[in-house]
Amino acid sequence: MSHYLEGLNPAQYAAVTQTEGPVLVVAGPGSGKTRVLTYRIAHLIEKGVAPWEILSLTFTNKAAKEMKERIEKVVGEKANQIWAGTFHSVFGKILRIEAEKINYTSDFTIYDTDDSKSLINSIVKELNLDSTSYPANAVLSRISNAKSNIIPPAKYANNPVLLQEDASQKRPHIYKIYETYVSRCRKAGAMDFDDMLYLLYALFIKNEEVLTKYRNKFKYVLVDEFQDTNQLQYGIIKLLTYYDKSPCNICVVGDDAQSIYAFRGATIDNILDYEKDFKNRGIKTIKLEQNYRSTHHIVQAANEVIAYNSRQLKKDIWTENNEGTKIRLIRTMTDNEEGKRVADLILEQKNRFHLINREIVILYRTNSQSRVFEEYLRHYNITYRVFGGMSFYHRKEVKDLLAYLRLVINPNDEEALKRVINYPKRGIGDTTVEKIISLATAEQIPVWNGILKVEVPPRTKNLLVGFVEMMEVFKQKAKVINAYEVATMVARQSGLLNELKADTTIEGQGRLENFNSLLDSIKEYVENDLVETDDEKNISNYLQTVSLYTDADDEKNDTDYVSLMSVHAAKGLEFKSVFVVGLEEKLFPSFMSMNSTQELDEERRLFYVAITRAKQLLTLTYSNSRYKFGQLNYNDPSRFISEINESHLDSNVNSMKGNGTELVSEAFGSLKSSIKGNFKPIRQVSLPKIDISNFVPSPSENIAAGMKVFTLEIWRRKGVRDRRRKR
DNA sequence: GAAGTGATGTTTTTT
DNA sequence: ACATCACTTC
Repeated sequence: MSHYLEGLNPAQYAAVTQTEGPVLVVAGPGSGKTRVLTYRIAHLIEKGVAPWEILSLTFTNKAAKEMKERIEKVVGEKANQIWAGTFHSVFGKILRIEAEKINYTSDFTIYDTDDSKSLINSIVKELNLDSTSYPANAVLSRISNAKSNIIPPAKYANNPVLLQEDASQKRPHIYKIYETYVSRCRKAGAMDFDDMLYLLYALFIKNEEVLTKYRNKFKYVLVDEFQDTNQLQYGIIKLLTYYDKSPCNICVVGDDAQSIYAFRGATIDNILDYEKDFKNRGIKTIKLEQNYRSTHHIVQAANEVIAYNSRQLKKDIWTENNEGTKIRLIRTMTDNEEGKRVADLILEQKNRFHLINREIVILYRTNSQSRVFEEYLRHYNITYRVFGGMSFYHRKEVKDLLAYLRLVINPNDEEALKRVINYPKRGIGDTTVEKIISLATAEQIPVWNGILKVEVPPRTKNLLVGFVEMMEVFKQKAKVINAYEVATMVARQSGLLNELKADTTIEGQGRLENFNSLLDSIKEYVENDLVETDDEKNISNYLQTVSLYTDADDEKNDTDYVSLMSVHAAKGLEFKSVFVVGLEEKLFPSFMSMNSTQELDEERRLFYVAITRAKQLLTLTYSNSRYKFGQLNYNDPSRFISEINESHLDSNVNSMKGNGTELVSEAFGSLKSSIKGNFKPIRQVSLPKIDISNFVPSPSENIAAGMKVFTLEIWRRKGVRDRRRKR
């Protein structure tokens, strides 16, 4: 039976088979963590634990899906019955079941960040506060932090420390906004991301019966990426597993060195607390220290960098892998040139090392950096995919249709109403909408009912009646037809589709395409085998699922693309070749995080995560100058580069271009003084004359002596030359 | 109420 | 650079 136990090293074996009692697995990068987690679950099932008694929590849908697939390979179909998913999706599922116990319906809406911000803006306005001193971002992050630290509005309003902090930021009324925000969400039948954790926690505290039910249900609990959990998440986990006479079968896996969400309330204290909290239950700590992923140069560089951090669990990451190639350090004059160099290098690596696009990733600190790389990858006709940033589900055209659907099932959904009542334009203006919302808020009725109750001129009244009548048809139909049918009906009859079709600009066509692919994806959802019953195919269930989607979750297996993503998004992934770009002071580390050692340590951990994604090739780039807010800035190279021992670095190889053969030491010399005069950024616009992007490398074992091989040198000699043109 | 203009903030990271 | 938002004008 135990074939899956073979080939595990002693630490991994212990982590898989120590199924009883609390376990902490400290897992370094590339130490086979996912393997351990999946085998552990497989092992439990082999031992006779029912799959539905296992709760496995991860951070991303992608990780959850991957784990399920891997477990399925070992234990088969049963894997589908495991309660495995992200904190939000699993907790959302429980909240839907228990909804009426917290005065919600199981159809509750999930507000995304845009909805939350929009609501905050409305509230700031209603409270007659100055909108410039209360930016939605800042307010939301205060509210989010409060929730993550289990501080409800009433406590917030009485907390002198928080109030003092707000006062010193010249935002003394945040407590008031917080209070209003919470009551408005509740009234709208909506939860934001934090509520999905907070409300479950509150329910468990308040309702012992419910808590007991889930304590008994989940006999084995596993948590991945534990270093990124916040107080709330740990609180819920503890409620579920730590109680009188509980078996405490909980296993958390994490790496303090990879904690990168402190800004969001995650705290590595959770790992330390966990060891303390479960000490009297016989906690076992297992360290996975052997790295199977990366070459020696990369592992060593990572160790050297992270050593600069002060507070960390003691561990010693090592590898048996070979030395590998040195880490390549590339300096460019402009951010634009950085884009070109990286694209050039990608071409080179594809050819020289026979890499496919999927094995290559470009990692950056901020999503806005993706643009230049996209530009050059497009020039070279290299297929790429940008993760995060303006994700598919955040696009206006997508959100518009979803808002209609939300309003169809939840008449209280204020944010959805605001979005659709006058889009496409039907002559219902802001004043009218404001009247409706304030009426509904004052009288404590659903916004939907406010539409017909509000006092407006007859002309407006007619328009409102027209809107309500249209929506009523949708509502009635939604009860009998599936999500896809409703969506297509709404698309046509609301005028959304016509509005998009009327726009013949390039962007307009793109929007129409997005809109259609949303419809396609709803169709896919309805036709999916896992969604069987009619009930599951309805709009309400679709919306619950889609609200927690991010575009990293749309697996496009058939295409071979180079990935572009933020370092945060790369957590848990690995690639043969990794480019970490924009390694400059004030960018990475971010200027927002340079005020304290703690913040800098987090940036360093982020850098650690970035470089440990690489299996074989690691390229670091930085640029002397870069546009920020439309202004040209000069930054020094990131301190993190200098934290890597020079013996692992290679800045002297420039096979694509003859210029800039600088040594590392030189790179840290007088950078600024080397820039003189008024340099205009140069933009390369020419396309290579031979398209080698679709070049399919032959397996290297097929290459024999005497064969004629296609090399970059040949390609270049054929006369591909860059023409330079001023911007 | 719509459309156009100018000012202002925004860019850290995500479920 | 870009988007959003407040303000003006029609």
